[in-house]
Amino acid sequence: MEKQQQQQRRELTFLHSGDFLRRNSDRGIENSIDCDTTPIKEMDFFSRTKHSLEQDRKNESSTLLDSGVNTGLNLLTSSCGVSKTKNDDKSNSETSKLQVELEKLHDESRKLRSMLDQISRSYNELQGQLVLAMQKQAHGSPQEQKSELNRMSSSKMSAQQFMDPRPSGGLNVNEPSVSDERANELSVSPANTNNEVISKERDHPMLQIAPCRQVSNEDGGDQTSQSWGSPRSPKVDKMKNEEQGPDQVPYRKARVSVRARSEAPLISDGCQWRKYGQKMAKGNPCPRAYYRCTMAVGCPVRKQVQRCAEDRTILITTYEGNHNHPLPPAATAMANTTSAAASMLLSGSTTSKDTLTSSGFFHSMPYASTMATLSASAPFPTITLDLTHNPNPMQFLRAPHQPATFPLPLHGCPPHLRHPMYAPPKLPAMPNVQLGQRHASMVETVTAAIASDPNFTAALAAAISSIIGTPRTNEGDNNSGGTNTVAINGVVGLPGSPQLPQSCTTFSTN
DNA sequence: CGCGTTTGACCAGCGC
DNA sequence: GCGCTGGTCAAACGCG
Repeated sequence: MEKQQQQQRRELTFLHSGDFLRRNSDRGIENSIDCDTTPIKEMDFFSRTKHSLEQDRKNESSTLLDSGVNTGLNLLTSSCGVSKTKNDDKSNSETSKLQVELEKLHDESRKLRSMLDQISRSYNELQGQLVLAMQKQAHGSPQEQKSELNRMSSSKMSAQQFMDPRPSGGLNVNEPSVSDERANELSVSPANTNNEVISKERDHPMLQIAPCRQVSNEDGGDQTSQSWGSPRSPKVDKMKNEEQGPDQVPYRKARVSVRARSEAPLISDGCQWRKYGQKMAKGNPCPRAYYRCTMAVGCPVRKQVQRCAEDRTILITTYEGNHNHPLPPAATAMANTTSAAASMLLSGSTTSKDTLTSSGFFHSMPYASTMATLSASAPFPTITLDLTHNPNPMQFLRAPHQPATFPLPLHGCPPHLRHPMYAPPKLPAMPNVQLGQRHASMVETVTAAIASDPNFTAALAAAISSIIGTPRTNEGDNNSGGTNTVAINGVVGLPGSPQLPQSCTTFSTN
């Protein structure tokens, strides 16, 4: 356990240092010769591939050759009357077969390396475009900003596509009004040039973050199906999981939860909701209300609203599902932004929650404010955005151009939304915005914060990477039953995904 | 009268 | 198998 924590801290440090990209991209060129000098003992797949394969080949060859002097074998062959030369031929042919096989593996590892290199380059390009765009935005006219915003949102789309485990194109097919717009954006997106590469990468088993099945047809196409815990849904999900076959990761839904101080019984998030139930939840004197989106017939998005038991001024809103309809402007920004966070969570959700929630993982972080939590507790992984805490203001005093530390698309998300670093006087420190005040800018603020805080993204990335890098274990081994939460410094998400089966909507206050 | 809310019943999953 | 809990349904009700 302690060892695991140490390993995770190392990973975090490594990711945070920005070495991740550099090393991987360098490795593609230099064939990873410097592994001995590495201060951090991270797993170097390709390095191992090269060196170990050769080593393995030698070992195997020697083993095979040694097999020729295996006394037991010799005794047997002599006693059976089989000639030794025949046996040697056999082992020789086996050796050559193995060598051929090793050659193939070698080629494969080379291909993988080049693919990784390509991804790294694409990511770097994208990041460069982001920085440029943000700089332009900081100095540009409103119109320029707007066009930049469009451009950036298309970049973000690319990023989302990269993250989005579902087949590309699936999401908008049933949503003409939005898809057309997005298609246009994509067509002019500079980042779109990466899409082809990205989609190719996604096909690769190593790079497939979460090969979730495209279930969201039910969001757009089959609108009658229920999401999130409907009495029918478990069966449906189960059936679908069975259909996926053993290779496919079971589909899981992510939730995005928002904690905010509000006297109002409900936060208005730009969508229309209809209450369909209310229930007393265990351990909370306040009832939990259930709402579903009524902006479109059959929209599968639901939300739960409940007051915090400890502090009843805190309103907890939990979203799940994708809108299958265009969102009003007030709802789109946050929806897009948070879909990234939620999809990232989904991507990581395919692996053990134990890894995600290893205690103390993020506690080594020097920033204390808990702005967001990842909760992988069953049945759904949840990202919680806590807008009730004071953030550490130092978070926003760091250099804006810190190198990205992990090639995850969260970086690609919403820098167009007035990065705090570029417009400091206008913006509050962070989501410490009191509800009811300047809620129009809050969406932007939160969004910008998500994008701007490299520490948060690094932390989240590290969390996800640790999940992805860890084989799935039996769920509930270490954290059975409890709420497993990892504190992350920064903000993750708000509900929001017009595309992904996990979250939705924007967030503002009444 | 139409629409949204309320509320008790029902169902499924899960733990013991 | 039973009870608990979370989530949803749908009839009853209220309001404009």
